[in-house]
Amino acid sequence: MGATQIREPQTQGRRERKKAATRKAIADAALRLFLERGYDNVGIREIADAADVSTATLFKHFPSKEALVFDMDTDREASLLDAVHKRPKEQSILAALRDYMLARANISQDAEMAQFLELIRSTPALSEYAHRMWMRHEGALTQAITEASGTPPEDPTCGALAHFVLETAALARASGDPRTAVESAFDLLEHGWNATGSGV
Amino acid sequence: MGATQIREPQTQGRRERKKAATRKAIADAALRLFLERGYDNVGIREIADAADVSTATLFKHFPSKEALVFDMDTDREASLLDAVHKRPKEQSILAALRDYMLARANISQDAEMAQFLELIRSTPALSEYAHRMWMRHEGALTQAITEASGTPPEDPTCGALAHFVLETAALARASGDPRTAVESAFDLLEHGWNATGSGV
DNA sequence: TAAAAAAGTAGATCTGTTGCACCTTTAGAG
DNA sequence: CTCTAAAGGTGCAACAGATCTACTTTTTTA
Repeated sequence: MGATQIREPQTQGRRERKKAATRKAIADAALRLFLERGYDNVGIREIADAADVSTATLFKHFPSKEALVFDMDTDREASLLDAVHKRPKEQSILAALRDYMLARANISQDAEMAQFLELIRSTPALSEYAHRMWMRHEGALTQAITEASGTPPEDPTCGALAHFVLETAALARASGDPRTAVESAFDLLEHGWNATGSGV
Repeated sequence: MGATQIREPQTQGRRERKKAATRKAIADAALRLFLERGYDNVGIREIADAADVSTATLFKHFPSKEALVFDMDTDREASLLDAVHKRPKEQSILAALRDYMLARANISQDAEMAQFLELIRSTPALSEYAHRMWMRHEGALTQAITEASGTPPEDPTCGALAHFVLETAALARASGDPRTAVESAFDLLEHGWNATGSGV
């Protein structure tokens, strides 16, 4: 660990490293304070102070207070589309999406993750923001389903299906038993209400 | 008309009439200004001034700026539930709800109504608020469907169906052709994706 | 007719967010 | 290696929606 060290090929310049550090300092301070005292009881100015930056800087890194909480997971969209495109040959689109949504509903294992999810669940502003972000993938999923199923692009059915599939996340969140909620929703989407026995 | 007039049985006291008048003055001023200059270009203080009240009074009548626009239609929920409960004997629940949603998608006829809807459509804050209000009926619709279909209350399928049915409003709004969008969505809910021909 | 309850007011204040003018650090061209 | 332009950051004022406080007026009702 001497003084001089061979400069390995750096992933980024000093500038970008510092920028990332600032960003992380802000997000970390925000999350810590939110978990300690609750989202609504922490002000922007406090977070900026705790991270030792100005509020102007804070808002250059994050577009809103809600965004402070969602600093990760840049490519959920890619994994969602992969679920459709890279599914096993014999698996149907809906079966693949069902598996994907079920897997999503299961990540509450980790203790840290659990309190993070609880923060979101118990803060309406954060739940709504998360849902809005999630629904942004509607267009991309519609396209993926359209292609994978060979449906003509002007048929609105794929758009409806994509919308409903993404909305199962809301059903899971609202339900006491997310797993069963997702299963029922997908059963409904696959076979239709007319197949549920109650012919009404 | 003369000076003295027999006091007919009044629907409400002077107090409540005045209160209603104030409320109407605020809502009218707000809507007029919003239509003239756009939702985001009109401030709360301006509206209060135009209605000749204080901002404190304004917020005693309406909980938020968005709420100023939605001053009518207190019982959309009742008509929604009626669509299920009072449907013709031989009509299925989903057929009744389909008709209801199709009727909803058609009210753009009136010229005044049209610019009102255009105001909402072109203002994200208002679209989201409207959608949130609309989705508040999810619980009630779930219950109505559960009862009308005789499904056991713990089965989450009815909740999923109610959610999806209400969400067809979002699909209609987003689509260039609301009628067709609603039809496709309901076809999907009735018969399932597996019945759409593409067995994928 | 007195007192309780409701509606309204002015104005300060809080909170998220933006704009402005300015300074400091870094990257890159010459 | 230096000079410059751009990017990151700052401090502060300001804005808009929303809330709070203390106070006045009006209406109801006992």
